[in-house]
Amino acid sequence: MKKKISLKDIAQKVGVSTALVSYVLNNQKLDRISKAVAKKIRDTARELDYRTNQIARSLKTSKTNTIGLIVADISNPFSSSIARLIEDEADKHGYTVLYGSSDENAERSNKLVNIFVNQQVDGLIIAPTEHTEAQLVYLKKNDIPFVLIDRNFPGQDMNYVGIDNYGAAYKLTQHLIDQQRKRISIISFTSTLQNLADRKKGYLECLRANGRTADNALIKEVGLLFQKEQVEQAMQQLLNLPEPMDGILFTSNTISLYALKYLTTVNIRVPTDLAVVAFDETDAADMFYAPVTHIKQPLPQMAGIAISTLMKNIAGNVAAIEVQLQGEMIVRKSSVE
Amino acid sequence: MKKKISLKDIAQKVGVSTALVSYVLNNQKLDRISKAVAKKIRDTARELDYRTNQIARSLKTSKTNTIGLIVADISNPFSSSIARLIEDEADKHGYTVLYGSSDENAERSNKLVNIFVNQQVDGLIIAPTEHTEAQLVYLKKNDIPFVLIDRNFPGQDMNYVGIDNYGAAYKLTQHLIDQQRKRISIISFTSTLQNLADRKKGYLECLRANGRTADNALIKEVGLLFQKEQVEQAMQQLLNLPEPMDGILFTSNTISLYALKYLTTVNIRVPTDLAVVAFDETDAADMFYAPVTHIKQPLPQMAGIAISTLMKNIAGNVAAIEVQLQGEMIVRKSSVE
DNA sequence: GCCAAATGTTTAATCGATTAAACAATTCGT
DNA sequence: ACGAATTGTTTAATCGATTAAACATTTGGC
Repeated sequence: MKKKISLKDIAQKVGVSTALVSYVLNNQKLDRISKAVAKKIRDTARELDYRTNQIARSLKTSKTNTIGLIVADISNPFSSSIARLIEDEADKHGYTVLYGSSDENAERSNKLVNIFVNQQVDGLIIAPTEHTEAQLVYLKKNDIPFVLIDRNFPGQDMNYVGIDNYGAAYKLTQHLIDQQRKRISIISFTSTLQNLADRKKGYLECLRANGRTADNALIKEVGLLFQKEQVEQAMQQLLNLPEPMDGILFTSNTISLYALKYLTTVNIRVPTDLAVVAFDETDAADMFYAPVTHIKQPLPQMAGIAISTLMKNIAGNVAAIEVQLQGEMIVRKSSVE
Repeated sequence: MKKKISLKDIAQKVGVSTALVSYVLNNQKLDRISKAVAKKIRDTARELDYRTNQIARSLKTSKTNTIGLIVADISNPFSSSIARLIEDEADKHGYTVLYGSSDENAERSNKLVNIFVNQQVDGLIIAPTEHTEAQLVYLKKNDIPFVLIDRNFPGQDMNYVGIDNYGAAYKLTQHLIDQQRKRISIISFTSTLQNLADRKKGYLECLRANGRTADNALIKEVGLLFQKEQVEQAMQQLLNLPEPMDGILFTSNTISLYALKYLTTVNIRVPTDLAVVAFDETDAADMFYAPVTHIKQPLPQMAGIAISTLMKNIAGNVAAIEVQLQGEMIVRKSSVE
């Protein structure tokens, strides 16, 4: 490895102290420093191709200008879209992003949190998975700034930005009802995560508000892991019912994906036989022969709020905020005859 | 911010020097240290919830256990898939990944390289964009380990792992010919990047080898930026030809996506009217009513080789390697009647 | 009992940048 | 012309962990 240039090298070459070099290169005390020396320092720095050693600076200033981002799985389009937006927002503030995928696994999430904390990130943005409350409480207790996205733990007084999942599911369900669908099914997640549970709640509440009784045979749940197999099984069971559903709500982009793929293998026409609505916008659901009516989350806004909240928290302690944005329902062919 | 626990705090509490604490917590010289003291140090560390300050350690050891990853756009499924695999591989070696999207923009790429280098990453994995040769030469000159993925600059003696683009395009074209397609079109990139150019070359060479002459009207190019508009325009022009194509090769997942979307808006049936083949595996192309025949890149293998090569380079200087893997052609409905 | 080896722990320099405080050299006001 | 203010630069401590080398104490061999 080639020797790296330090302040000391510049100082020696110019014949001044490292302090002076530091001041000049950081544009500090410029009113006190002679123009000639300043120029010489700058020229020499350029000539030697000096690069600030951020590690050393971070050690001294205890600021790394780095944030940690934990998503469920960066290869999921929801995660990578929000990650990209967060990256751009962070960049505007001079921050670089460290990232990791938790795989919906509390242990792995914990490992990532530890790595990031030891790496001295200035703050974290986390899409939390189940059973990670303790980690978050730990962060809070240690005054490490963080913002939750997509999912949260209510009543814990933590920064959060996401959408109104209850309302979104309600809207989708109502839409199916408005389209004269009689037997409306749902595939949601078995999860202790409030936000995912809210999607089912919105569905149930909407049915009730429309004077319908929920039919348990039409309500399926899958785990966050092994979704493919479970979704296929759920679809199979639903379609084999004596009286199958004529409308269905998928509560995530992955559930949609696997379910739609399954639908292409059986003889069911969307929307004629089955009207489909779902959460999240994806190219795949868009490419389905009947593009899917869905809830579009305001990701750019979410990323913006997440980062600006984090920046405020890094700058100084402020009260936690919980932001719930509204998802927009995009109506497409999959639900309209 | 709550006060962080340092080695010094533990040393004071136990009543020993920081050196001893460091040795114990790093399991060094354990044959020389009394068991009793070691235990006390470990217990105290746990009690105080000590976390190594990686920044300080990195400064001393000049190792950050961090690698920088630059992709074109993390929200593109190709990028995020490989990113995820690289993350996992890096993790196996105890490395954390910093990342950034270059947006096919040399300036932005340069900025990212600078940030990462200043951040003292131990190495870089880069999917380079056009006009970034100088940056890479700079890295090489400064002995900063890096590995190129997906795209390279041949003859520069840089580490690279990607696929045989020429061969892959050749295979796809041959497949169309084997399917009795007479007028085979291509949409490729206008780019100085060798690897993208190779895709067009494979197509041309295959036509020639089959005794056909390339028809310039059937050959379209789009820029890496503003792909959507350009792809739509290209498709429009192709379909408006007096004698349109009956087979087409899309040289990337994004070209496919936009072109397929366009196809759903016009009255062209795949594969009957038009046989489609493409590069890269995506959920979207899979969800198309005629799932798309494509080249599947061995991403896990690529990620594995990229990381293991990088690790070797970080460990010590070794000769650069250029690896070209074979993509696998997955035949689907889009090209077979 | 005495020197050497083994055992246990500390000292102190170092990584590179930051920055308050000290120091030195001019200029200025009266 | 003398002390104060201004201008220009350096000193030195610090961030927290690492580690070679030094030091101190005990054990052991003969």
